[in-house]
Amino acid sequence: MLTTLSEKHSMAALCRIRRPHLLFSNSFKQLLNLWAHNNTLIQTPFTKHNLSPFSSTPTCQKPGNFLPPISSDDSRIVDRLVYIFTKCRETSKSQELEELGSNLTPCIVEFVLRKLKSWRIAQLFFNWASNQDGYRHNCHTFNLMAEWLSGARQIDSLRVLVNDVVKFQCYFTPRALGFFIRCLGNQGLVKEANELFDQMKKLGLCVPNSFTYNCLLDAISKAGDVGLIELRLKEMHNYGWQLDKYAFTPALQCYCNAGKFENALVVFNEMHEKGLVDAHVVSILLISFSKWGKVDKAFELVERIEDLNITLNEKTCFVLIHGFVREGRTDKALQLLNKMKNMGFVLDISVYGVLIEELSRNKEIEKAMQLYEDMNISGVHPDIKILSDLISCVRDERDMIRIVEERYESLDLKARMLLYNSVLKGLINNDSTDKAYHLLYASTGLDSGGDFDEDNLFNMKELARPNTVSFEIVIDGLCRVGRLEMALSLYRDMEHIGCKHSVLLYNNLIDSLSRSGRLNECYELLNEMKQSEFQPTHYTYNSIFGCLCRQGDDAGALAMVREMRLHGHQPWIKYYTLLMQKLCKDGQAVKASNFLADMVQEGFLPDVVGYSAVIDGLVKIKQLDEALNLFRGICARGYCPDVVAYNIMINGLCKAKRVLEAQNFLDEMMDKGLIPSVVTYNSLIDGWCKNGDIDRAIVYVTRMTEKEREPNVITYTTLIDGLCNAGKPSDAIRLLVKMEANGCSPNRITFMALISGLCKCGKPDDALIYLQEMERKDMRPDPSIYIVLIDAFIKNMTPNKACDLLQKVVHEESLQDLNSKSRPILKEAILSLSADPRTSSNVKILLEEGHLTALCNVCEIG
DNA sequence: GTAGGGTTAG
Repeated sequence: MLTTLSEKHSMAALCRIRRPHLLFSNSFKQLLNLWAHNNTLIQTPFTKHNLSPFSSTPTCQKPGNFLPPISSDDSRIVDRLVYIFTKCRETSKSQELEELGSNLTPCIVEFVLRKLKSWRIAQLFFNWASNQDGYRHNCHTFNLMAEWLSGARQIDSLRVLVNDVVKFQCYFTPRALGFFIRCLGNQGLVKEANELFDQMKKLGLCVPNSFTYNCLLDAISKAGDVGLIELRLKEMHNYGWQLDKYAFTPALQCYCNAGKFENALVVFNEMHEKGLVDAHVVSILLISFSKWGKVDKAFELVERIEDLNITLNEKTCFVLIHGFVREGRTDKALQLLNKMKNMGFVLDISVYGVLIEELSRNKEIEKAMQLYEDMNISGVHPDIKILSDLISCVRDERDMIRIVEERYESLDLKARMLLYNSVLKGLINNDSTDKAYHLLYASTGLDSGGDFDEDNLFNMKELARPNTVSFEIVIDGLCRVGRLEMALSLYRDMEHIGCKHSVLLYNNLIDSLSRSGRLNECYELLNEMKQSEFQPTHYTYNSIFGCLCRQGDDAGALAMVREMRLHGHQPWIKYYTLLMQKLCKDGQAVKASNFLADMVQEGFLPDVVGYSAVIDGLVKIKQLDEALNLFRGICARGYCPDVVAYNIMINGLCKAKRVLEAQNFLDEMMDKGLIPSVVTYNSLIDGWCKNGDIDRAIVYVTRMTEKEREPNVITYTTLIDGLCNAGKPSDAIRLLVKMEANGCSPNRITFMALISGLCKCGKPDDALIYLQEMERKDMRPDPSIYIVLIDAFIKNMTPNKACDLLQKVVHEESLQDLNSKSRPILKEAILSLSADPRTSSNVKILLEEGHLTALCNVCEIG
C-alpha cells in the first residue's frame, strides 16, 4: 500500500494524462462578426502593388538600418574589439580588453556584432560585453544577438537571451520587440515569444503596437495555435486597432496549419471582402489544401477564384505546381497539371522541367517517362537538363538508350557530352557501377581488363570523349560503394588520355582513403595536390584531420590543425568532438582537455559540445572538481552552456552523491531560462534514490510532470530500483503496472531492476513471475539475474526452487561470461545446494551428467 | 560539396 503523502503525489503525477487545451474557445466566426460591425477597419484597395507574394509578411527592418554615426575614436575601438575577438585569443590582451570595456557603448557593440563573422564569436563577445562595468545592452544589441542565434538555430541560447532581456530590464521599441519575436518564432519558440510579449508589457519595458502584435501573430501562426491567435486578435480588437492584411494573413495561416479549413475559409472570405486577397494569400490556402491532401478543395478554390474575377495566370499556376512539388506532392502537382491542360493553358517547358526534376529525384521513373512522352506528343522539346534528369534516373537501360538515340542527332558537341555524363550518372544511380566503369574505359580506348558486355551500351561509348566530369562521376560512384582500387586505377589512367585531374577528384579520393584509415596514401595524394595546379581545400585537410581524430591520434590531429591554420582553413568541430569522445572513452579525458586548450591557443574556438564531451569524460574518470572547473571556466569565457552541458554536470554531481549541489545547478539553469529535460530530472531522481531519499526523488517526479516533461522508461526504471532499495517492493510492482497503463513499456533493464530489487527484498517468488514475463516477451536477462534469483531462493529457505532454476539455466551459454561479482555468489550457491540434503542428490546428478562442469570451472570449484 | 557531434536507468 502507498502510505506517505508524497507517494500519493507521485502516483497522481505519474498517472496524469496531459491534453493540450485551447486558451480561447470563442469561434473565429463570432469574432469576425464582431469585426464586421466595426467601422474602423481599413479597406485596403486591392491594387497590383500588394499582389506580390512577399508583401503579406510584415517586413522587418533589420535593427541596424538606422545605425547612428560613429566617431573615429569609437570606430577604432570597434576595430580593436573585432580584431581581438576574431584573430587573437592570447591572454596578454586582457589588459587592453579591460580598457576597451570601460569605454563600451551599445553603439560600439552594435558595430562589432555586425562585423563579427560567426555566431559563436558574436556570443562570446556579447556575453563579455554584458559583464563590463557600467555597460548595458539595449534593444538593438539584443536584437542583433537574437538574429545571430536564430540564424544558427541555437535554441537554448535563445531561451537564455529571452531571459536576459527581462532580467536586465531592457527597454524595447515596439518595432524592436517585433523583430525579436520574429527571431523566436522562426525557431519555433512560440511559448517564449508569448511570455516575453506579456512580460514586457507588464513590466512597462515596451508598449506593443500593431506591428509588434503582427509579429507575434506570425509566430503563433507557425505553431497553428488557434486558441492563442484568437485571443491575441481579440486583444488587438479591444485596443480599437484596425486589423490589416498583416493581422489577417497569420490568422489564415494559423487555421491552415491547424487543419481548420472551415475557419480558414471564413477568414479568406472576410479578406476577400476587404480586398486583402493577393497571390500570397491564395497560395497559403491552396498549398495548405494540397498539404492535407485536399486537392479537390484546392481545385474548387482555383475555380472559385476565377468566378471572383481573380485570374489564376500561368505564373500563379507555375507557383502552385512549384509549391506542390516543394511539399513533396508531385502526385497532386501532376493532377493540377492535367487540370491546367484541360483549362486550355499552354504548358511550357519549365513546368515539365520542375516536375521531371522532382520525379527523377524521387525515382518515380514511370511518371517521369510518362511526362516525357507527353512532351513529345505536345511538341514541347525537352532541353538538355530534362534529358539529363531523365537519363540519370531511368532504371531500364533500354529507356536510357532510346532517349539518347532519339535526341543524339540534334545535339551539339557540348550537349552530347552532358548526355554522355548523365548516362554514366544513370548507371551509377542504378548500382551498375561496373558498367559505368567499363563504359568509361571503353570510351577512352584503354583496356579496363574486364569483359565488357558491349551489346546494349555499345553505341554509348562513341557518344563523347570522356572529360574530367565523367571521371568525377564514376570515381565518386566507386568510392561510395567502397571500390577504392578501381577508383584509384581510373584516377591513375586519366593522365594517359590527357584528361585533367580536379580538386573534386582529389578530395573524393582522399576522403575515401581517410575513411578506410589509409593515412599514408592520403598524405601522398595531399603532397601530389600541393605540387599540382589544384591546391588542397579545407575539405581536403579536414578529411585527413577526421581520419586522425577517428584514430584518436591527438598529436597528429594537432599537427594537422597547425598546418590548416597556416593555410587559413578551419578544422571541423565535428571531427574534434569525435577525438574528444574517443579519448574520453579510453579514460584520457585529461588529454582531451589539453587538446581543447591547444586548439584555443591555435586560435580555434571549440564549441559547447566539444567541451561537454570532455567534461563528461572528466566526470567518468571521477575528476569531478576538474569537470566543475572546466564548466565554470567556459562560462567565465562567455560560453553559454546548454541543457545537455548542465545535464552532464548534474549527473556527475548526483553520481558523486553531491545531490544538493546538483540541485543548485538545476536552479541555476532555470534562472538562466533553460528548460530542464527529462534527462535532467532522471539524473536528479536517481541521485536522490541512490542517496536513500525516495521521497525527495518523488518530489522531482511531481515537478517534472508539472512542467510537462513526461516520465520515460528510464524514469520509471530508476524509481522501481529506488523503491525496492527503500524496502517498498509492492510499490515497485504497482509502478510497473502504472507505467504500462501510462503507455510506457518496460524494457529488459526495467524487468531486471525489478527482479533483482524483489530478490533484495526477499521476494524471489514474485521475482520469478517477472522472469517468466521476460521470457514471454522474448527478452533475455543478463546471466547475473539468474544467480541473484538462485541466491535469493537459498536465503529464503527454499533450496528446491533454487535448484530447479539452476537445473534450468545450467545450459545457458551466457552464464560462461558471468561478471566477477556474481561468480563467488554462484560458487556459494552450488556449495550450499550440494551440502543441503534436500537438493544434494539433484546437484550430484547434474555433476555426474557433466552439466555443471563448465559452471564449476567458471566459479573455480575444484 | 560538408552541420551534427556531447547527457539519464540494472
